[in-house]
Amino acid sequence: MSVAIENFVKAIYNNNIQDHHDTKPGNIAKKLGISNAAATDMAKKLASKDLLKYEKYQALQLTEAGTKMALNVVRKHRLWEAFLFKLFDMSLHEIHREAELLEHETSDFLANKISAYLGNPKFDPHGDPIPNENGEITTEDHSISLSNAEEGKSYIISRLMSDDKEFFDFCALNGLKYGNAIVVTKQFSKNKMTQITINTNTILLNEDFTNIIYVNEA
Amino acid sequence: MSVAIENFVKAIYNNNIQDHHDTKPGNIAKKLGISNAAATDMAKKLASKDLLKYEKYQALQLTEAGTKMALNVVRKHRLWEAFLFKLFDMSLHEIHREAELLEHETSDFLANKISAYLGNPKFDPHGDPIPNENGEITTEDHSISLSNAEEGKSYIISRLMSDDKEFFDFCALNGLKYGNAIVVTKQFSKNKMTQITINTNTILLNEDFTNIIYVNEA
DNA sequence: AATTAAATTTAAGTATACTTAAATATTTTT
DNA sequence: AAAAATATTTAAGTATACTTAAATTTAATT
Repeated sequence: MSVAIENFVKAIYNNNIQDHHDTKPGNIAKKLGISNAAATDMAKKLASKDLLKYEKYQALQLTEAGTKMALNVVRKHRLWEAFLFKLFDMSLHEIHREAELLEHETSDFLANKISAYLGNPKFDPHGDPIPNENGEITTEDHSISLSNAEEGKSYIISRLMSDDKEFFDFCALNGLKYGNAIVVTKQFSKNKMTQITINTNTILLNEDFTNIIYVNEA
Repeated sequence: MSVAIENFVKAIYNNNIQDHHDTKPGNIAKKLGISNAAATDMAKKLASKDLLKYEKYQALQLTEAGTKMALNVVRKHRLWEAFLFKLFDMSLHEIHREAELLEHETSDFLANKISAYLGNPKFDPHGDPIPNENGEITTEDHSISLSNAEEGKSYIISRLMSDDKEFFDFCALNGLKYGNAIVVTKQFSKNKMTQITINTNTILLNEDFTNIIYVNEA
């Protein structure tokens, strides 16, 4: 299957499973930087290959085969991120950028070698779970977004769900890192802002950030 | 530049520099598994991009820009081979197969990381020189093919120039490995066969093999 | 040197993955 | 509920990288 197809099913997977958006061609088009028309065309094509269900004007839904393909690509992406992060001195943004390319040219054979070398890790450096060889995510995720965290409680950062350089730069600058401890000192629910404390520093985060930073209770 | 273009200039480079063949579209077509017509089309296209010189019915010649592109791809290929060989338990054939895909999706940035991690090696596991960041091969190569080796002399294997699984299987089985010592016990020049001794074993090699096994005097 | 064989080139056509522009349907707003 | 805004789809067209078949040129053989 082509890079275009792999990226298409991956985008649907991420949109559906991760972002819980409603997955119409337009959303995918925006994510992939292609026209809506191209996304509709591709959706029809993939429906004919039984990778997704397509009905005019309705949301796209991956079939079992489509989900499996998406998870296979996601697995390779996250394994590369974990591998590059461990071996080289690369930032979260850099590992994402490289993984985005390598994921499509990685055989299952090589992916398994990388996984074994790393001791079959369950999470990548963003805290995202790494599917196993069969495309299964066995780790249960009880983490919640910072926007839903409770005032006064302590948490451990479990996921940084983004691919934006500026966000990662901000995180690096402020010690927002997978595994680090924070305290939610105030929830400004009306303004959708969250105040947290990390290493004696107090930071006020807006909705854009609290929606993509996930945490577990400490 | 596309994968097709990168593979095209790489094929010319290997044919020209390594195999010393006369590089007409047909040779390249055979290497790449495409039709002669496709190779002619591509040659014209790359000429318009100043990557090579094309004149009807004449041999193709890479320009400086074309050579640089080829060496950049070759660098990434050989770095991946060295890297995968060192880190994972993979055969010469397997590292070649994976490098063939990864080479096109590897940024210069990542190539430099891999190179630095390995201590900027000068050779890959086949004994092929790894071009530096500027596309230069600075190591002088005085090695000769086994077909030109002298009877009675001792040699060290310096290059195994192939991408054929069967050849590598044969090499692995018989201890023919980069860096290993051999003795040329007999040259059957009429039949273009060479007899060598390696680890007390005596092997008779035909022309196909003696042309792609390179050695240095011990 | 003429004939034959082989390689190269041209021409016409295909699949993939896009594009823009126009038509149509859906959603949102009033 | 109608109008306006937004999204989706259809239609037509493009670039890339191929294909096969026929024409042409070069190289090899006799």
